[in-house]
Amino acid sequence: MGFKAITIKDIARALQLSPSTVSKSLHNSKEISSETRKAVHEFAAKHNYKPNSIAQNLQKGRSKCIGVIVCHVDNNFFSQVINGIESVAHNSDYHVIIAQTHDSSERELLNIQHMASGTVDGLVVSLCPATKNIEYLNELHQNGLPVVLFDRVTDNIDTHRITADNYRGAFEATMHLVQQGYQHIAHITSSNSLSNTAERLAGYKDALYEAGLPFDEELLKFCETGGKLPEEAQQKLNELLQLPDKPDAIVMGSDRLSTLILNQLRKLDIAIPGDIALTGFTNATSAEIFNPPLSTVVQPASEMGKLATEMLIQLIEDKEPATKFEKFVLPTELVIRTSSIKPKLATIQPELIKMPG
Amino acid sequence: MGFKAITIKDIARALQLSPSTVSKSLHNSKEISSETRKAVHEFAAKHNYKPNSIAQNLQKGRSKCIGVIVCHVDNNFFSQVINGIESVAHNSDYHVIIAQTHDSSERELLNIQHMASGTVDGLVVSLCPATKNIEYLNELHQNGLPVVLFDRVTDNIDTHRITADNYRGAFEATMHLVQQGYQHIAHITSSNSLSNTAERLAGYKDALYEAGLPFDEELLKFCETGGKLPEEAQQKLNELLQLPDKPDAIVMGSDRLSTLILNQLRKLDIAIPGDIALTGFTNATSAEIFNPPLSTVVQPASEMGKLATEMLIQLIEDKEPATKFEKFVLPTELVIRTSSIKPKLATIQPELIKMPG
DNA sequence: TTGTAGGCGTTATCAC
DNA sequence: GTGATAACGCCTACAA
Repeated sequence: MGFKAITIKDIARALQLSPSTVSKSLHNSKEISSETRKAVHEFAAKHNYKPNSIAQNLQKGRSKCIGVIVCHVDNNFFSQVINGIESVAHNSDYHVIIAQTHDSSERELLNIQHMASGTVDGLVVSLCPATKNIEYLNELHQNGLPVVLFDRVTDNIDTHRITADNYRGAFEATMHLVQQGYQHIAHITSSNSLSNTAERLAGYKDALYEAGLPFDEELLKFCETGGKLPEEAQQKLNELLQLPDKPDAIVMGSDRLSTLILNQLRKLDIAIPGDIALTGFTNATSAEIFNPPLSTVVQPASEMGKLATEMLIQLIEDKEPATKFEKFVLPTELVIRTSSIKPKLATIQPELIKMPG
Repeated sequence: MGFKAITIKDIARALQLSPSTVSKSLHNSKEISSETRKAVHEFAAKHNYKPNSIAQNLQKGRSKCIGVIVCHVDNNFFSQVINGIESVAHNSDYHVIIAQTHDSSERELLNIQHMASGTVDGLVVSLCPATKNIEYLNELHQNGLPVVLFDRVTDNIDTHRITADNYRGAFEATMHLVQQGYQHIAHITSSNSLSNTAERLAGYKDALYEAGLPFDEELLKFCETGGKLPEEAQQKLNELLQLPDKPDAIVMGSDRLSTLILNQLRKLDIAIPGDIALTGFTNATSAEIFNPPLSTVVQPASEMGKLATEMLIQLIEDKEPATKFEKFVLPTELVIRTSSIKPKLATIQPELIKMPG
């Protein structure tokens, strides 16, 4: 192939001018006579001239491009975050370039290094669960590459962090179940190496504590693959169901697991919330039409993306390197639907209970 | 700010060599003595040298970057497509840069023009419904910018087109409802200016024809905003429900509308499939846990993204400009669940019917 | 084996 | 008012 766009030089040649005169004309420099300027603009418009942004970037030493690192894009939460990122970036005339890690630390490393090599002016990153050593990222950051972490963050890099209030989200979900009268509340969650998993777990534990309920290790299940392997989630659920003292409710700690477990419970013909009540931790927009409608902790995904991008652009465009970084914690929302409401009358089929609202 | 990465010049200076010697060493040119080569590699590794890709791109006249234009990323179908695009691109060492049009033709124009100005080597595009004049895209394409269209395509640009078999998908969904015994089947779909809307409509009509059922104009509803405005969909549904001869089934023609209408039917306490049967046209992975489990036409989203990207990269890397373009139509899959199954016994609550499988 | 020079497209500086 | 020059970082003839 070879897509050849028209350049300043072409215009210069055609109009018998020097490239610099053309450049200045295009930038409406008042050094240039209005006739020349007009001629240049007309010619440029006629031949649909567009400045080559690669050359501009090289010259300016920046790319007007933001890199986004996430595990997957086909996931409610992340695609909503990306939506937020894109909207803010677009308003500030930045491009968004996306790479998926597929939860592999190697791909994470590769993607970040590639992006850092001049491709982007800064990074918005949600870390892999598997990633142990993020020294390379830290080093890039220390060397001046603006980085903002979100969702899956770490304390090992001193930069802005944007997270949902995972603690509060899990706390409220658990407390809600307690208030509904559930006593034996399990927690199925993601890999315990994730920052947000730990926060959600703490919220769950503290709610139990505050309610005077014991924390039972057996009611806590980590899914290392976070739902990538459905069998893992199924097995953890089975372990819970085989306990002599089965749970009467489950607080989910991850997006993908929420739908997975709901599906599995239904396949096992376990009534929700009759046999087991459930709260999800998902941004699925269709939770309302699940069977049963799923109570869920919703993260302010789009806002997280927006804020992360605003902070990043600020870092990029600030003259002096930032030294003070902030930790933003955005409120989650507990949306209560049928799946977590205690049935008042045992004879009514749970599925037939009217939805609130 | 100012993130300064190490350059070839830095290495040259440090090692008392010329930049070209360093460059050749890094490329393992055998012109260079192995000692020098080794020294350069060591120094580069130690200081974490990465070639500046902007400079490389300028020099090579390409960007190793693919532009993707879609209306929204927070949408099952498109995020699955992007997943496919990203996987193929990554394997061929291309970046993916994404822009959303939000169904605005102006943003579409802006994004495409920006991307075409050296930022990307080629485009994967799903067009806006609103877009009337795509001459500018056609011109870019004529000038040699590789473009592959998918999902929402047009005949006005002679290039590769990747679509799902929209006709067959709608045909099968309609025929399935007919076979279940439904006689009065409505069709709620997107803007009729979309290519895939027309194809789905044709499939719906042909199935009716083949089944010997009349096509009733009143049972056909277009939602111009395609579900962006829920009120529009609600109103169209209401119009159907107020007909003297109400439909007993609805074939949905769009992703977002599928969940919207399902939700609305439930809010109106209309039993599915008891009062009205429903087939969706959605890639929602959670359709299985909807209430009721939603029968749906599923598009091979990821495959579409993969194929589009393979074709695009081929166009980009081919020496001579392509002249012969293909129209790929990938098969859809009709997944049958409760929402479209004719209840055998009128006394059984439709929600309690066992799912198949 | 190494170094020099020119160019990719743009822009900023300085000279005319 | 216009043009020449150098630079951004890299690559690659070609020269030494």
